[in-house]
Amino acid sequence: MIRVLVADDQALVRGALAAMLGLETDIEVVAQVGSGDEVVDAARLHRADVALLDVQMPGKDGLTAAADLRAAVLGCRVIVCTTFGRPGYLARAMAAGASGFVVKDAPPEQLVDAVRRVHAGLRVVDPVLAAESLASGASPLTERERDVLLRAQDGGTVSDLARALHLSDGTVRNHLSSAIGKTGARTRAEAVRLAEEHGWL
Amino acid sequence: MIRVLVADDQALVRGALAAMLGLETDIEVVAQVGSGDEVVDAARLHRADVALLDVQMPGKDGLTAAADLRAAVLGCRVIVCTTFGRPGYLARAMAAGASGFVVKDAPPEQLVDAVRRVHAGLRVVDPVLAAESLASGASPLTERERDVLLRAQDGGTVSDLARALHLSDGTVRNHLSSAIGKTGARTRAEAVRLAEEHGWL
DNA sequence: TGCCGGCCATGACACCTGTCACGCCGAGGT
DNA sequence: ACCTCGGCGTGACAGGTGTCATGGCCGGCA
Repeated sequence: MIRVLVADDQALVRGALAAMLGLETDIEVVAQVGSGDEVVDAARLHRADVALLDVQMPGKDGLTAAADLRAAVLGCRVIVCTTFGRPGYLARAMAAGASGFVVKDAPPEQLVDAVRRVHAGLRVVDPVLAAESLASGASPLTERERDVLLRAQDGGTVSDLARALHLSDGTVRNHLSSAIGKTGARTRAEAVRLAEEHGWL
Repeated sequence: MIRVLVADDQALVRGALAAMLGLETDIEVVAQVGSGDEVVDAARLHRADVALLDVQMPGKDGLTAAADLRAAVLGCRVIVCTTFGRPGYLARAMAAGASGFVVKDAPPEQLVDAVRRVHAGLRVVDPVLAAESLASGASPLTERERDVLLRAQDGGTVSDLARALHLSDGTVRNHLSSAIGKTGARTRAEAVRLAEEHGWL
């Protein structure tokens, strides 16, 4: 029996995924959690073989939870399962030590298949996404540019961002300008959108 | 047996939901579709009693699909199931003739419960969300203001929006200004965000 | 009929933004 | 020691943006 941990913030899909996996004769869902902070404890407590982690979760991020899990619980493999096939997500998931990456658009059989393969020690990655990830490349943004874009997401003015980040207005505008240039955007809002789509935030 | 149709664009959660509902002895999933355009045909073909519709789907919107379904297939009740508990979604879903509204944060039992209740002719609505919906009220935006905000989502300049909507630059700015005022925002981007969160787009 | 509200447009004004040039500092690499 | 790169800051400038007043057009409503 493959012991699986399911982590997803939406209770409904979490339960549904668990129900679907539970239908397989060789798979047993031993734990379900709704936040990234509970992942490590639950995995250790229930001795999970495979952890299925969503990216967007309250508390700890799914990607950082993956890294923590790899460090804390040896022998527990990780599949990152996300709504958005952002190239950057894949890269960060692999860097965090994940063994698999599944998009929620994928057919259901692909997930159970991924669970089995990952449990067998293989890596499972959507080839289309892998190509995109390589094409898109790593994030060109510096840490500060990323911070500024993150803050800019909710639509405040430059002064708002400057106050929030304890920076000068001019500095913020410089970072924004450089981020706009690097993303190939023509507006701050467009830069935010593009960076988000690439998974650079 | 309650004959259920499941419509969701993400194949994985669609399959998972179907698997979960299929576990119930009195529920049978007779059809699964991944776009709003297939809903009406599938519901008629498989004589569904209850249709479970996601809001965001390719092709036809889940909410408009609900309206079409009510008009085309008598006796088929609708549950709208969405990731985001936007007040405006609830209002539009009810206006479209939906009998139930379930958020994906809700516990799994709530969904199967909703299916049974709706099939029995009852209405199922999250009370918290209903209160929010009443508090937030209907959209204060005019049709044009909504259009402009919709186009403004991808972060173009005023001139871009003007060209796309075949309007004058000044007119676009007027609509934006008025939308900013009505949403209580201080920036175009903030107005977009707020309107989105209220479900006014 | 008159009135009101939405839609479109113009023009003007103050302010915000995006860009550029320039400088200072500290960390890391050769 | 030198150079490079990222972070931080200033100042200035052109162009974009948000606001307001004003006006015309149309459809609905008392």
